[in-house]
Amino acid sequence: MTLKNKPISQQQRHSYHHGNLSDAIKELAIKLIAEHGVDGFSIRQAAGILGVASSAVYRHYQDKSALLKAICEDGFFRLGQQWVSLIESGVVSMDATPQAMSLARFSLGADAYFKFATENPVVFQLMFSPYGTGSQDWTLFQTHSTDHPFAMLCKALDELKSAGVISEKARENAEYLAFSMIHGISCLAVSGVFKEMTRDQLWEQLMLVKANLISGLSNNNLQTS
Amino acid sequence: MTLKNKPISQQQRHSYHHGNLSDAIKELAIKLIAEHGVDGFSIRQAAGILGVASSAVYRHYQDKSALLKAICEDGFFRLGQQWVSLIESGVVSMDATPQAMSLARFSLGADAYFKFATENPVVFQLMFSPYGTGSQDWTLFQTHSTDHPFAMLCKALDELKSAGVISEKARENAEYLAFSMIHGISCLAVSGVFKEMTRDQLWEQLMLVKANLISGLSNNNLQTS
DNA sequence: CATAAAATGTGATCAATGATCACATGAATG
DNA sequence: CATTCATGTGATCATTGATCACATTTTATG
Repeated sequence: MTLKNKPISQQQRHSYHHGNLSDAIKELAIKLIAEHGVDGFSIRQAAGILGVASSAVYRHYQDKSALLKAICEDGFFRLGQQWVSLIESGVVSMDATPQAMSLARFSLGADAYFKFATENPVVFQLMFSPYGTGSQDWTLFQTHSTDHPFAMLCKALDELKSAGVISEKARENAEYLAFSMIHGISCLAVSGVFKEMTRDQLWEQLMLVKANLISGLSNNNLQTS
Repeated sequence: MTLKNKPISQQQRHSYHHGNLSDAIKELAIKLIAEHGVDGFSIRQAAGILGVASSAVYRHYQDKSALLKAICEDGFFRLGQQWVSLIESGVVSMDATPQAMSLARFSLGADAYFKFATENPVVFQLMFSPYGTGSQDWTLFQTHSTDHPFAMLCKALDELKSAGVISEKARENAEYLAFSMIHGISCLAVSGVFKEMTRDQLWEQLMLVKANLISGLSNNNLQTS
């Protein structure tokens, strides 16, 4: 369904060369994993659907886990992109105070994280799952370009400090505090815990988390407030 | 290593009947998954190590995913147990105020959750991973007995409200707020993000989360404080 | 433009795996 | 002791991941 909208993979035309197998297989993998789980996903089956021999896939990815890893890398990249774009597109009123600005930017960043997770549940879960090696490859998260989400979170917290919303003391180690909260609510949203909730109720939970985080950071550490 | 301490599986003695294959395979699976990942875990290999035909495993578990699910169920059960036992063993000073008591009990519960995650990283990740069906089986978490962790969290929050630490308004929806924070920090601890930290630094992060959560819950909603 | 080189896809093939089956063995029960 | 049920065996099958020599297409080069 999602696949048909994006004409990256010309599934019908059947020449010897597929044309974009590298991307098409990633797209299809996400779709199939959503249906049958990671274990249920088979390279052979996916290749069959794309009308291609399974061995062709190995021209693009050394391994099944390499394919999954590539999907994760795409995920981190897109997450970073959306974080930036949401922040840049969202801050409109230039007459706002620095406090309000930094708060808004922080809030929008968290929104981007949450939005990505809920809109790409399979990829998000894959990004933070031990899919092949037995432990997450957090280097994907840590060592990415300066656009990687964690660096952005730190930057947003720095802005909050500069604007005087949170104290210097509160700023220390706040990145892990903030990250665990944003990541935690995103995890729950992606899982089935909130399945009874409407989309609005879901976002309200995120608002609660953000409010609680900021409230704790600013109050608990004796700042202007 | 962990296996040899628990003599549940008598690996050396080789009679026709293993004696405790059902438990032994679960134990071994956790060990092997830690080494080679979920994908790298094979029932045949595990059975071979236990000196048993692979088909014997299917007498106890219908499926590979059934085995993994059983491991998760054990995990939820043990997590609930440890939550209770840590709370019951930890509250010693009976002359404490109700406020202090409820805070301590909440804190100990969070500690139990965090402790379980860090001491059983493989199981914890499995518990919250799509291991077979493509989406987590949160029914394991929701519909368990009254001893299940989420119910305990709600109970701890109720106590905080009764003791006047948090307001009635703050109590609303606080379970998901609190859970996402405790779960979030546990996720990060289990993953590789904190790998540079010592054990003490790790627990300090948890303290920050707990303090921020309580601070936010009590301050942000105009209560006695 | 022709042709070499690089990229991409094919089909056959191998070992390993998940799963099932009829059958074997042991333990428990009466 | 005999029966019954739980548990383990070995053979077997389809599927999968992965590799290989070979085929085809695209791209670069003279």
